[in-house]
Amino acid sequence: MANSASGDSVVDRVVRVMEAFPEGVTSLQLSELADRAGLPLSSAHRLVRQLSEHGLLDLGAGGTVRLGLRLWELVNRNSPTLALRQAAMPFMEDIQQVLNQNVNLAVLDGWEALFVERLSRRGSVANRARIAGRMPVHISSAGLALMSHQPRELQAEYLEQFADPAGKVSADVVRHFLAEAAQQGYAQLAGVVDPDTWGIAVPVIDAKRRTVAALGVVVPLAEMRLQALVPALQTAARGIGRQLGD
Amino acid sequence: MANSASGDSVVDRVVRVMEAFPEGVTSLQLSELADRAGLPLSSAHRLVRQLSEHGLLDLGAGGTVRLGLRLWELVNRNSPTLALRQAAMPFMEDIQQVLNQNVNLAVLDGWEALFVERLSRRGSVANRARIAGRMPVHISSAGLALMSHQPRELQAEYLEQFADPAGKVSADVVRHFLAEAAQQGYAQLAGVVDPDTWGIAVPVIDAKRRTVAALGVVVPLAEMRLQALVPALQTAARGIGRQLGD
DNA sequence: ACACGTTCTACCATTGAATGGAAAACGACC
DNA sequence: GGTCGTTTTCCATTCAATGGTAGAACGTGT
Repeated sequence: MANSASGDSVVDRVVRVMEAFPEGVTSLQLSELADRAGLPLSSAHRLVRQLSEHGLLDLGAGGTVRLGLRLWELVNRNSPTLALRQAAMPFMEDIQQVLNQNVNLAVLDGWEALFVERLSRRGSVANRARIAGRMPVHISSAGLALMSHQPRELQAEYLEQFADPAGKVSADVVRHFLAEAAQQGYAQLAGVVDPDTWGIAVPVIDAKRRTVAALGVVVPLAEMRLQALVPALQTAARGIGRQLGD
Repeated sequence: MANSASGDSVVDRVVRVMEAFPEGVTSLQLSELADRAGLPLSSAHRLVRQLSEHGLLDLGAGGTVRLGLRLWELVNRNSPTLALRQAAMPFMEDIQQVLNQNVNLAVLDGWEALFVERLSRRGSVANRARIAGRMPVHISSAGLALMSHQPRELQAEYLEQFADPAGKVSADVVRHFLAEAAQQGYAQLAGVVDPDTWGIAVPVIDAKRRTVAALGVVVPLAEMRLQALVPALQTAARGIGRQLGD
């Protein structure tokens, strides 16, 4: 028994502690946290105390552990998507005003689209919950728009390892979707999340011609009018791209 | 030379690395990061690599370090202010619709108000930059609203240590402001950030009668109409508070 | 009020993981 | 192609991290 019987470094453990919170859960009991992180209670306790001394975690009375305000602050001030979101916001508002639909912005992370910003339809209550949500590439228009504009090798690698857990889609179908999206300049997908909605997304391409994001809308099936939506999205996406120097 | 010549723990160093990014800076050179974090280059390199393997940081080609998408995701999904922001959003939208002013939501952290959510005036471009911004208690209406409703001991402790770096405000003046805010149920402050604007904020009180946030607006001096603003804010703040169970 | 179960906190001898200087690779710019 | 400022790898040294154990603080039911 010495430094880590389990053979993991301190950094590993810090990460495991921070990742131990299930989605949407903001507060955890110390013992449960130790359990979830797979750490001995005393080790978890020590780590949590250290982290909370720096404000990355918040160790309340009675062993209640939360993420620290300081961590939230730090991440929101220096977020890797900060420039993207700032550049995109005005254009997303334009789309929202003109089309009055749910607008969202996603980036590619692994084989998933990660939603980094979102505006709701006017009138409907703003739903922040879905921000920081993920969708597999092959069942989101944003994911398809992003992947269809990635370098050949990455697409090949993606298709190589592709497997649909639900078993409803084959790699060939996805290949077809990607080819179509690449050729058309936009991706569309009907009723995957909600059977009554369409998703349409276009790539956002920065000054260095890299596809850094996807701008999309989700519209009720009844209001689907590609001719109106796609040009608006493409125009906005170009506007965003122009602002992105890197 | 062994574990930390400088006498700090691994956790200390991890925190220093994450905090090394200056406000608004999303990307840092490895050597500069090492410098800012006060770490030997090889140690910084090792830490950054370990953290980036877990996605908390992102170590790009050429030693470019950013915060990781995964960290952003994690914090946004499990943020300690998640429930607060979700509860507040609809009411903040109402305020925005009815008053058409900049609306903001802040919590108390140390002796500062930390802004956790914000909606801009309709028409003006959404300014996300100020989210995660801080203002000292004594020069923000939100800060005064928050502090004026804290327990006696905390207020005493605050006034005890109070010192205005700018030297323009004395502890007695702040005491007066706090008393006034406590009695009136709202705090107002003219032209501190911008000389032509007023800030007005009211406390948000949860089901357990704790003051957990401040809801405020920033209005141009010309449009200042307390009679209209305060009741609207108070109504919204009560609505938010009612949703907060903890 | 008491006893029990649960969860948090503190302690401390043991030891292997963390450390950082030095040198090798890299890349950019004259 | 040589020089300088990086990043990256290597590896012997050693002290910080570890976690079992014990006790304190809750909370809960009887």
